[in-house]
This record gives sequence, C-alpha cells and structure tokens, in this order.
Amino acid sequence: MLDNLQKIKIDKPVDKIIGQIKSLISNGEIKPGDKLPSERALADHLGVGRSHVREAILKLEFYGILKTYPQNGTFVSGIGIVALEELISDVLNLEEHDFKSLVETRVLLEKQAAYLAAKRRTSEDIASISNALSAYEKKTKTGQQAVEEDLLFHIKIAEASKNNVLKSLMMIITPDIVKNYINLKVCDDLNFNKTLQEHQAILESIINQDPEAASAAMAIHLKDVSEFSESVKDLQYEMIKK
Amino acid sequence: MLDNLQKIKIDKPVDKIIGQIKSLISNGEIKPGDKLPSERALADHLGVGRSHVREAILKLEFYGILKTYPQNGTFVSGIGIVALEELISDVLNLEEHDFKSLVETRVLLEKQAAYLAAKRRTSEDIASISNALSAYEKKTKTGQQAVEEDLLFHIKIAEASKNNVLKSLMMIITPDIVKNYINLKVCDDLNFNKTLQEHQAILESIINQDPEAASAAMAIHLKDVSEFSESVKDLQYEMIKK
DNA sequence: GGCCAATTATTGGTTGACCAAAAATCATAA
DNA sequence: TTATGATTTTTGGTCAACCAATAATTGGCC
Repeated sequence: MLDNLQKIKIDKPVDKIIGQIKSLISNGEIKPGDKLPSERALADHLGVGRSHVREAILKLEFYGILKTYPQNGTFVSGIGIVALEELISDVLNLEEHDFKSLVETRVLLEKQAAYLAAKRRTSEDIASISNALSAYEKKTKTGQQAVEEDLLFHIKIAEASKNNVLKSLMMIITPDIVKNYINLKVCDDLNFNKTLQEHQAILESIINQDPEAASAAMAIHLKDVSEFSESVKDLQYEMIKK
Repeated sequence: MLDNLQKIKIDKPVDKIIGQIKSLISNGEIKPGDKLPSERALADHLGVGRSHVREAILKLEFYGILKTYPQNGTFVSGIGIVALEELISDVLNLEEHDFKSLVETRVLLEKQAAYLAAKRRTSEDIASISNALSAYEKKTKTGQQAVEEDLLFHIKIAEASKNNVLKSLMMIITPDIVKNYINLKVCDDLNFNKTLQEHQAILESIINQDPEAASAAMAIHLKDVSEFSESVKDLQYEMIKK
C-alpha cells in the first residue's frame, strides 16, 4: 500500500536553481568565463528568494564551477560548456552513492595512502599512528566499540602519505562510509582482535618503509568489508532513509 | 617591498564560525550525536549574523559532519570527537591542495576508472567514449586547444566504470586540476597527436575488456603531466592567486 | 492519576531591506 | 581630444523580521 510513497523526490529549491543555471549555460545565454547575472536578477528571473540563489551559488562554488568576487560578480569557470554541464549534473545527482562504489573507492584510496605512507613517513608519523593504534587497542580491550579510534588510525596514515588531496578525498567519503556501516551493522560482525592484528601489520610495513607490503596489508584489512559490500549490493535500497 | 603582502590570511567569518563549532566540540560542550544550539543562539553567542551561522552549517553539512532537520534542529554526526575534529580541521584547510598531490591522486583515480571501465563497459559506454574522442580529434585537427573535449573523454570513462563515487571524486578534483593546468601552462607543452594516440590506446583496451591494459595505457597517458608536476612542486606558491 | 487536545514556544526556512565596496558613468579641465 | 576625479549604479555581504512546522507545555476531561 505504501509502496508508491517510496519514490517521492523532493526537488529542493536549490537543486531547481542549479538546474536552471545549467540550462542557462546549455542555451548559450552564459558562456564559460562569463559573469553570471547578479543574484538579484537571477532571483527575480527564477521567481525565488535571493537566499536560494545564494545557496545554489555557494554549492556550485564548492565544486569549482563558479567563483564569487565580492562587490564584483560571480563568474563561471572557463572549462567548457559540455564539461560544465557534466559537472553540474554530477552535483545534482550527488546523493546516490551506493555502498559498493563507496567501499570500492575507499579500498583504492586507503591502499594508496598506506603505500605512500610507507614511502614518506617520518618518525613523527609513526608516533601518531602508533598512538592511534594504542587508543584503539585500549578501547577494544574493554569490549567497547572503537569506531572513532579505528577511523583515526586510518586518518593518521593518510596524513603520513603527505598527499593532502588523498586525505581530503578520504575525509569526504568517510561520513558516507560510517553512515552505511551503521545502517548495515557491519561493525557487529568484526572480530576486534583480528582487526587489531591487521592494523599492527599495516603499521609494521609502514615502519619498515615497505610500500608494497603496506598496501597489501591494507587490502587484507579491508577485504572483509569489501566482500561484505558485494553481498549486500541493493539491499540498502530497501532501507528507510532518514 | 611587497613581499609581506603575500601572507594575508583572510579569515572569512564562515571559517571562524566553523572553528568555533569545532572548539565547542573540543571543549565537550557538544558531543557527537548531540543537537547543536539553535542558529539564533549560536549567532548570538558568537556575535555574528545568522546568515553566517547558516552558511557554516551548510558547509559542514556538505561534508556529512552536521545534519539539519527542518523545524527540529541541527545534529552532529555520531562518529566520535577526535575524528570529528580532524574532519573539521580538514574542511578548514581544504584550499591548500598542491599540484603534486593533485596529479598523484588524479593518476590513481583515472587508472582505476580505466580499469573498471574495461571490466564493466557496455556498448553504450563505448559509443560515448568514442564520440568524446572524435570531438577531441576534430577540434585538435584545426589546431585549437581542446581542454574541454579532453576532460569529457576522461569523464565518459569514469561513467563507464559504473562507480559513481569514483566519478564524483574525479569531478571534485577536476576544477583544481584545470586551474593548475592553466596557471602552469601545461597544455602548451603537449603534443596533440601523441595525446590522441594515447586516448585511442585507452579506448581500445576498454573495448577489448582488458582492465590491466587500460590501466597501463592511462598511466602512460598521464605520465607526462605526472613527471611535469614533480618538476614544478613549489613553484606554484610564488604565483599570484586570484 | 492518566490521557488527550488546545496552546505556546522554539525551530529552521524565507524574505526583503540596508550596507559598503567596486565598477561604470559622466562632467570637467587641461 | 584626452585624462582625471566626482558621482551614480551595481554588486555581493549582512542583517533583522516574519513564516510555517514541529516540539513542549499546559489545561481540562475522563
């Protein structure tokens, strides 16, 4: 009976405006590099409040599509019409990250982070990673969950990689991962001791400055959850999203 | 004489507020999962307008750190204090992406995209990638730059990978890449015919469903720019940022 | 005493007005 | 005719007030 309630698509005003801006570009009214109409004019033209326009511009600014100069105007990035349209479309469809893609990408990033960390780690890095690991061990020894400490261990490795883009991207997908972990109750299945040993193996490889081993150890560590994600696939679509 | 003007650090009100929210968490006044004080209360407490608080919340929401429920309140993600602090710090320092990290990460993502595209591509994917390649060829044959068409080729491969997270991350770093390409004038050095051949090699591997070959072909394609990034390193810091 | 409805207070959402800075315009003088 | 400086206009930035929906409170009823 309630089945047909699932597909409600709330078109937030912001997304509508972003769509409108996109069509402005598609219709050739705005070319890459051009100045966008003033916020006022846009709000008037689209029949919405300026706040909405502002929010939309803000969002597109995060993704580098627009750039605002105070008291001057908002300008479109100069990367080309078609690419611009693709980018904007992507921003609009940003929510649909499925768990499988999420995990698949996480594995990729984490492996590379471990690889680079092994190559570039300083003694300070080793200290912080060790600290994170100790905190994790201490927490799990008392039987508690240690999601935070687990995360921190991985973050410290990302820092040791000396690649801030890699770290930023990991940060970006982390909340999604955590949300899915909680929803799918992945944590319950994990054996803390096993996780601890795997963490130690990763740390050891990083200490030994053995990139390949570090990457491999990270792959093993993430293998469980990776396989798990294969099995759930579309299960998440049946869950109630809050 | 103008040297000391370089270090101007414009502390936008938004970043200040994000910092304040972070310290609220650090001081234990707000715990993960808690409800944030109302926008009004926050604005009053911090002595700023509500718009600024709103903008800060919006930004933190993009990164999954906060979640706003209309007419109810804004809640902090439940991932843990330390991890939360790390995440927020990262949001604040998000701008400092250096070119080397950018390229290094791009290579990683693109190689994986090509790998997965070769595994999962449909005939439709091949068609769109081919189209993008044709457009690139046509444009370069006339001697023009074809940055957009180049980008589009890579985007279509990302789409063929069927991993939307991977695609999103590539989209996120693309503007940064483009900006740096333009600033550092990488494009000028590239040989269009060589690029075209490399693109064709990638496409061929994807058509043949040979993931390893596709990944390798992409690596070769990106090798030039990768090496270039090694040589510039800190050169960018001397440039004027606009 | 316990339950339910009307009321009140609080929340984020939305709007329009005002501000200062930058750009564009125009008038004036060389 | 050109250069220059005052003036007007336009811009995004900021703010305070209002709106509708929700949650908390209160009062009355059973």
